[in-house]
Amino acid sequence: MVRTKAVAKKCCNTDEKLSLPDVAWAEDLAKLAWALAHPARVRIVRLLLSRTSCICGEIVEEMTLAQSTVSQHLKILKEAGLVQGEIDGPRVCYCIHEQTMAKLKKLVAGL
Amino acid sequence: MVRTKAVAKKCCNTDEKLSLPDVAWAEDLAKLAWALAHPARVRIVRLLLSRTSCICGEIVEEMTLAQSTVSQHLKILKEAGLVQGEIDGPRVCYCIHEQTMAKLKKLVAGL
DNA sequence: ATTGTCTATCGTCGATCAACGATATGCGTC
DNA sequence: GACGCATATCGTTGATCGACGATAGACAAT
Repeated sequence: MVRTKAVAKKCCNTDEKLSLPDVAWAEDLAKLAWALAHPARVRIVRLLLSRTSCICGEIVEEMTLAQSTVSQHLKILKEAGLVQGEIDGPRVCYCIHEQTMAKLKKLVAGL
Repeated sequence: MVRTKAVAKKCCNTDEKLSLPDVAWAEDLAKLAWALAHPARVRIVRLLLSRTSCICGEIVEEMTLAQSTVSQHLKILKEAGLVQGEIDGPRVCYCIHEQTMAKLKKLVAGL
């Protein structure tokens, strides 16, 4: 539709080079984005943020998923560093790792 | 280590309820996060952002991936709405879909 | 119309995800 | 020490990803 003929216009200008250092940058962001790349995990994060403090197997009740599945998602979030688990007797309290959250926001904002 | 005994303290307070409407919210963010959940895609997005305008098969050269693989990643980014492709004669110029980028930033910032 | 170029799609393969039930582990209580 | 509860891990299954080469499709030029 928007056919442009002859002139190459502004398209595909090679005046800028991709800086290789942001390969690491890309991996950092990808890792964090990956943690949020599932609705269940986003909901867990939001749930944790909505409460002032941590939470435990209550997450399981809020979700419509099996306990083992939720635990798996929590593990992924933990590995990404977005979430922290603190053992409190027989149960485990999770909370957001503020620093990593800040990093995520910074990375996205800096896109 | 950080053993806390008797008192349940602030942990697992049930005073707040998860609002169901943010199920949709979660899916929106998850979809966008998913698009960025791969280093190659992050790099593509950053590449597109670094240039004032769109780009074409140059992306393939910047990446160390096969053309078909890059095309696949571009398709994913397009489906997420993060990227737009405009046919320019024999080639295709890609550019960031600013609106979706803004939405992503807003969603993440609003976490 | 044929050719060459650029991009998208197809088909395949190995790896990983997401989900679950079943089981193991850790901890407090009796 | 045995039991009960909360959580993590294991093992399985089906679905999807990520990568590639090969091929098809669109377009400009000859």
